[in-house]
Amino acid sequence: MIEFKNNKGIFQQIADNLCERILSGEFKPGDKVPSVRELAALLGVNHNTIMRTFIELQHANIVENRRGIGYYVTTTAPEMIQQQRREEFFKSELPAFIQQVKLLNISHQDLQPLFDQLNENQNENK
Amino acid sequence: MIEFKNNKGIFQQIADNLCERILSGEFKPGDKVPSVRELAALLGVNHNTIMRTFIELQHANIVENRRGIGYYVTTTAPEMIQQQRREEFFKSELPAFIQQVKLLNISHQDLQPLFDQLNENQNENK
Amino acid sequence: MIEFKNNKGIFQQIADNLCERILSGEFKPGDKVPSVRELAALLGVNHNTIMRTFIELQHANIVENRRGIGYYVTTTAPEMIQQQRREEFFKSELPAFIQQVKLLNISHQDLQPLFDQLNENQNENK
Amino acid sequence: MIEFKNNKGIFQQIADNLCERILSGEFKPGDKVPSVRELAALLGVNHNTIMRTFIELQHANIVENRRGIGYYVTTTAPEMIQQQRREEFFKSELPAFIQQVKLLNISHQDLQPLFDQLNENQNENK
DNA sequence: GTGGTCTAGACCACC
DNA sequence: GTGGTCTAGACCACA
Repeated sequence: MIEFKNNKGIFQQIADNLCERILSGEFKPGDKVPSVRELAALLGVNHNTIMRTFIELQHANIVENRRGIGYYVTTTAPEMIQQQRREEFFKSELPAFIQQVKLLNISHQDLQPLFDQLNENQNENK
Repeated sequence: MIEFKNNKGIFQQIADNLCERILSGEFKPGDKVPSVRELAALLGVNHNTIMRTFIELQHANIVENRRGIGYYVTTTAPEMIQQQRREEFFKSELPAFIQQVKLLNISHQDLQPLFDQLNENQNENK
Repeated sequence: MIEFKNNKGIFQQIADNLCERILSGEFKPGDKVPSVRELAALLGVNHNTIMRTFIELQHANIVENRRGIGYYVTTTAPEMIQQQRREEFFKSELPAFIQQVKLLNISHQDLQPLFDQLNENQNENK
Repeated sequence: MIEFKNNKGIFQQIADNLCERILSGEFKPGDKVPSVRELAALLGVNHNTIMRTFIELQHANIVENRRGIGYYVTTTAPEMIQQQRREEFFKSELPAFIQQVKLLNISHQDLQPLFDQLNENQNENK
């Protein structure tokens, strides 16, 4: 069960939850996700809200629709989710972090653990 | 007026708000801050909650107490607030950021704007 | 069992008692101290009073918290207790002693046993 | 009105209170102090307790008895009180202070303010 | 009027 | 089960 918070749209929160479950492997590429009515009843929200969720996920190439049957996880869903999160990261988290670094006058040395992680990432990609 | 959110303690949010107002210059070092019961009434919370706020701020050397008179902003308050925020940054924000960098497999180049800011900080300190 | 006196807060007396028991070795660094509600029941005080005790001890780096598990004696607890007592000494006991010396017009020679002790302390540190 | 505490005898506390009032000038040398019955009624204690107080004060040459009339403050009372307090100081306060200095491993330099006071005392006596 | 402490009891989140 | 927070209300000391 999801507990809905105030600061984000409910449809967005449901989408995030589905993405989480896809990344965790609960729904694999090719799997059918629960139907609109099913989810609406389970979460106690209007079915239009679920539709909005699926439309967003479809735009992001995370689910695809088979007319009259239901929504299915795309084969590229995990990568698409990852990519979307990267976009979110560059659009909002990174600027916020930079803002903090600026305000607190953080120095190069202070971020050593961050650089260690970056180097690890780079080695993985080799 | 402060809108109390769910994720942080009310007493903490009030403390944060007071720190903000000290940094903004609304309360200057040496100023008396509103009395415990005054704040409690104004914010519609229990006086014990305000006490908890002041105990925390006192431990952080941001306010000091004159018994029977009230709480006063310390001369070092702005620096102490800055210092506390740095601690918070290294204890919580930085690790969360590193976690994201790891999960999203962010590379060195992706963080160019961050490095630009770091270099600016360094130049200011010269 | 602690007998609560009038001049100090109960929460402070409980804190002092715990420090005593840490110094005596009853609670060693890394040990778990009794839970908030256990202590409250044992001492017949409200659990909020024990919480206040632990908040103070935590600020003094004498215990640390593991959420949902309990409070644990820090590895540095004995030194922190010693250090805190020194602070207390300089803040309150020494001024009171000086006040007495002044009122009673005590002379240099009268304090010979004190100087002997000071010299012993100095030799230990060599 | 005196509030009786638990750790000292009541007669002692009454004696301390009378000494305080003599030092403060409320009762001057040669003055008559309130009668046994009067004090007993005022303080709500047994007159034997007051008698015990006066016997102690008489032993200390702070009051003297004129048979059938009452107790009077001696001409030397202030000095005697001062002297008694010095005795108390050397018997109990100084040893306790030395004990603390030992436990906390206080150094010579730490007590600078004390030495300053001692030098002041010495100059007054010149 | 100021702060300070304590209680009783509720409700939450985490494990 | 653990800690953590908040409320309502009482009572105290100090000024």
